[in-house]
Amino acid sequence: MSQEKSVPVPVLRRMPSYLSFVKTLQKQGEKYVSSTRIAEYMGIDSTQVTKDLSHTGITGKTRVGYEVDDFVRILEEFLGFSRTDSAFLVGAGSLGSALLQDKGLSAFGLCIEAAFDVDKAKVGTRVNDIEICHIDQFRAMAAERHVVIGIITVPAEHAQNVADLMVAWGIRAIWNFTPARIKVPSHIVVQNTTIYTNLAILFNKLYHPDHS
Amino acid sequence: MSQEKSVPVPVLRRMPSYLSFVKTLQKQGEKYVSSTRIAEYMGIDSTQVTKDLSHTGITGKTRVGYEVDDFVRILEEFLGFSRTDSAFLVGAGSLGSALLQDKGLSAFGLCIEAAFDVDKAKVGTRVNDIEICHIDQFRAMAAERHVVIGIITVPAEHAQNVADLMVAWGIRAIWNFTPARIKVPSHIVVQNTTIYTNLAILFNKLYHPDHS
DNA sequence: CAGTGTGAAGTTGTTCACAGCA
DNA sequence: TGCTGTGAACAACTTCACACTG
Repeated sequence: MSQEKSVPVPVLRRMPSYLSFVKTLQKQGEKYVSSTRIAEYMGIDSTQVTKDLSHTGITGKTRVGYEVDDFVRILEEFLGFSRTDSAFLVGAGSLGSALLQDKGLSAFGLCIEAAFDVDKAKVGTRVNDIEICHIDQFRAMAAERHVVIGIITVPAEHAQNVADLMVAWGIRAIWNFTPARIKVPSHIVVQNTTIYTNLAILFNKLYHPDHS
Repeated sequence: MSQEKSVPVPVLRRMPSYLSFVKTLQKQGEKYVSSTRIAEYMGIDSTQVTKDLSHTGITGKTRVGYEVDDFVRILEEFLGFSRTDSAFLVGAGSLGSALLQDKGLSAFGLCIEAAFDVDKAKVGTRVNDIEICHIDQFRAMAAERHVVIGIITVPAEHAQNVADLMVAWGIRAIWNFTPARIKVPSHIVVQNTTIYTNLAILFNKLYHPDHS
């Protein structure tokens, strides 16, 4: 059942939490984990967990569950966290700096090689040992390094310009943290991530509660 | 059609982008926007846009579209961005600091009143004019201010402790930025936001492309 | 016509029911 | 009995089709 057809996005959204949970069990020295237990932790149905896991090809022992070490290894592999991809980040503002400082990203297979900004005051400084360069250097630096992912953390109104620059150089995927939607050729992978959407969902649950 | 029943989450995810787009049109002085145009910008079906908007109760003129000013006002109201809620943030690490520095949050109706941390070195300092206090002060400060939302940006292994503290005080909603799932009473609203899930989705699109 | 608005059809994702196993 | 794994029933979301309007 190793995945051939595309994995539903809702499934991919849940998997990192499964992994996070099982990793804590691993640290506590546990050997096995059942879908029932993961489901309880997540507050969802246990069959959903097994269905989700079937996409990864992991196979569990009946009556005991999944082996914790296998689980971690297979999920990290499946989610792409075990390989390491290089990335460039454009926009070293507060969010950009936070990403540069975040130790977690490298653990999840993303290595930010360099950052770019237009602000001359920032150029030349380092954040978490990552050099901040002027945006004009982007093309030259991109050409000499093997980088597949571009991260956009500039203000929304400049997102398209930055995206165009990345596409022109030949990046394969863009992680866009602005609320603006960018237009790129169809072979480029785009992932939009905006925390404000989560704020909207939170407000909705808080102020328009459904009758359940 | 002003909304009575619960709004689907996928709809809420799209709306902030609609709003962002129409606001840029507003700045450019445009008077009307059609669902077709929004759909084109988003890369989705135009009927989906009109269906989504029907939840808000906004009404458009046939043949011309929606009035831009109305659109912005109604969507901000609907998404809860026009009112302002107070929040406390716990965990002034890199992500926490980025949120404290983010000017966008106040524009979207969230005012972070104070931040908390265990690190004595940070206590007493200010980020973006927001005071960082020791976590032991949380109860006392929470009691004297009217705060409904708690933001968790601590390492995953402490998320549950912080959540318990917030619940004990009487917070109504928790915005959890850790990959850990927290257990809280059912009347508490929880919104989980982890950027790593987006990374997993991006990797999947990049390395397990579907056949479309 | 180019647009809104909506019920019906189609698709996708979730939950149920049960077979199989140790 | 407690758990995996899967086909079938169900619910949620999206797309289609079309009535309507200036």
